[in-house]
Amino acid sequence: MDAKTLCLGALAHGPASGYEIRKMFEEGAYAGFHPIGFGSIYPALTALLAEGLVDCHEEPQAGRPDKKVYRLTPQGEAALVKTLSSNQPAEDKYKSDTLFMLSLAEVMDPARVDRLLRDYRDLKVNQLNHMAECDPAKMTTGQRFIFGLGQAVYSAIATYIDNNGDALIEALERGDYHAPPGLRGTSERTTTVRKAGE
Amino acid sequence: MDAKTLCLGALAHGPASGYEIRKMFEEGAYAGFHPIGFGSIYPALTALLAEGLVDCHEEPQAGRPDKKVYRLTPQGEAALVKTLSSNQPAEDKYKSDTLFMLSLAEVMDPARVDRLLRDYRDLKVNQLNHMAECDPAKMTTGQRFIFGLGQAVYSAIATYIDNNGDALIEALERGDYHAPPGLRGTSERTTTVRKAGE
DNA sequence: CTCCTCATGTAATTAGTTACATGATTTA
DNA sequence: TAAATCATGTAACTAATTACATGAGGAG
Repeated sequence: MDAKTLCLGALAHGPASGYEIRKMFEEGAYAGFHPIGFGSIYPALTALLAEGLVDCHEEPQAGRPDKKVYRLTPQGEAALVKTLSSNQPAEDKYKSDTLFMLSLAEVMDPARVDRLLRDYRDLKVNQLNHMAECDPAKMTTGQRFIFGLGQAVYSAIATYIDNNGDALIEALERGDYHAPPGLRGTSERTTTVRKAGE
Repeated sequence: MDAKTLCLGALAHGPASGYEIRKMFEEGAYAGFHPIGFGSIYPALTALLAEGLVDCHEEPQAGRPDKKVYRLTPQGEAALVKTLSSNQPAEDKYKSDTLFMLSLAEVMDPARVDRLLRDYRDLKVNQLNHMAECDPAKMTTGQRFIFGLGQAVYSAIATYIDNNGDALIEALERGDYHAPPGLRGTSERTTTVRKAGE
């Protein structure tokens, strides 16, 4: 989904500045499931303005740049509705460095794996705590639905780590595991516990 | 995480061709949590070969290009171990067009939302069914751990939709919702049910 | 007879990220 | 006094995606 459509969608919830749109994607209604930065938002907003899909009025502010508040035009609304009604969504894309690293747990020091795992769990729990402070009554029906889905996913991850994390670390510490067959132990892995019987 | 490290990690599970590495990321051990295509893999493998982190032997094949089987060199193993041990992982990035669209459910026809929701659920259930056919005994300990985490996440999504999807569609059909305030009904939304009392 | 799998690779396009540039106010 | 928040925007760089180019064999 391109930055322009994302901005259009954000503006459907009311007029906003580029700065505010980014906050929505970072901690607000869209938190977590569609990252987008300034470098994408500002050019998108400029393009949208040139196409007449949004309008903009500047609010002068003391000591900082004018706040540019963008708002959907009727054409912008139509474009959003059309995109949502006819475009088939691309498949979800999930990128996780942590999970990739964890899948190679045997290659790392168990203490390192433990750290990675704890940090990952804490991140998800923090997200959950942050979400608990949001008031679903202030959301639209659609937002509330995906908000609940996000909570379900984060809880599932935290619970899974709580239930299975210790067993992973213990297996690693005991050296009781299948090592990846592509590694033949020729590198300087001074901290890696070897499998019993090697 | 760059394509080179991803390839190094894949090769830790044994020698493989570019084609096979892609399969691992698409349906194998790394399925779902780190998409990567040919356009990233082949150049990465070429660079890795030039750096001496992998070696390669060509297997001639009838009627198709020679299969180039890459394998980690001791330097490649060392590079992988170093990256995994010292690099701090980037935050997870999740991009979901479907979830973004669903958050604007009020802007769409309820039948369209229903379709989107069903397709999304089916995709996750299919993933789950596909995963059920994999044998965890053939995986390394790390792979098995993240495999289980993936299952937990997909189940959580499917269950959430099973439990809450119908209520969303019904609310939409009844017109019983908070519409996004940025939309003022000026576009040609012929199919959208209006909120009672408007 | 068409589509999918196998199999590699380059080139062009597109998009996203990061760094730079500026600067006042508030909070710790 | 350092860091975070508010506030915008451009330029450079990096990376990913898509299309192109080739082609046999097997399944439906």
